[in-house]
Amino acid sequence: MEGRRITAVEVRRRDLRIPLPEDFADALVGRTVARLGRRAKYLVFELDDGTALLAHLGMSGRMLIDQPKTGDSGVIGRYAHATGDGAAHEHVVFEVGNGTLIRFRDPRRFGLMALTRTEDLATHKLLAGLGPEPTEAAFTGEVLARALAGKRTPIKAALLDQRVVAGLGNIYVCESLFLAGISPRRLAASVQGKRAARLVDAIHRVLNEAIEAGGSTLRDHVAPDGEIGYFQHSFRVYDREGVKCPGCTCGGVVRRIVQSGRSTFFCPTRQR
DNA sequence: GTTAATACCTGTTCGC
DNA sequence: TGCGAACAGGTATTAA
Repeated sequence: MEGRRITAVEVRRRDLRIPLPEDFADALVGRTVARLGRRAKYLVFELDDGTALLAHLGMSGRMLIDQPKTGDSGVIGRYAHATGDGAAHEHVVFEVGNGTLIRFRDPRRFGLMALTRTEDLATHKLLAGLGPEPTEAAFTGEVLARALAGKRTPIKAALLDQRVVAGLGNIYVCESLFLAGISPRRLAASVQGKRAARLVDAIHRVLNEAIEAGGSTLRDHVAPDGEIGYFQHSFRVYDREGVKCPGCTCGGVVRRIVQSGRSTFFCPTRQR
């Protein structure tokens, strides 16, 4: 993607979670992608003129890369629509040279795209205030413990708060708390010291396993083109209500409760 | 200031 | 078979 020039942009609907501006396509066409990065759950495309494109996939969003056999450009109008039944939810299509298309597909439209300046990324309202990246070495037990100190909310809710740690979703929080043996109902402020270190280790392990497996795809997100992740086959507790505490001799059974309107799966015996 | 609840959206699943 | 309700997710907004 880096080094690719954006030769065309087709906006099919602007009313994503944040409406796309009128000049969205004009701001991108002709620009070259200087750097492709990520911050929390956002993809960050830095362009050669100082423009930055932020993209969030929400829960059902995907970026599909489509490399047609023909090598010509100007292909969007000719066959970008002829790509199966998921195309109805392709809200933005980018052409990046040689006829390669990048399709932003998001059936539930929880995703978003936004334009800003590269020098303003750190202070952009979507990125400012985000907590540390859980995959980076700087994310230690001490750092997490400090972020949780004084928080009078369940640890489950605290980990979903992107200001505490950036990039964890409901599934990975459930899995991490299970591995760490920490109850999702425990007061966040009480996760300190060795307990916080154990939780950081668990988060690292869960994320690494998920990345190696190619990510997760929920049962109701499976797309007809078959490009799905496989981490869901490795869920220990998520969506496993009623099964015996996995890989454990505690004798407990996975339970489902609702916290902050979200499902939490955990073993009440193992997780304290 | 902090925490909790709600709205947004739509495909899938479940129960009647 | 067909219908409606419930559910799933992340985050901004509103309420407490």
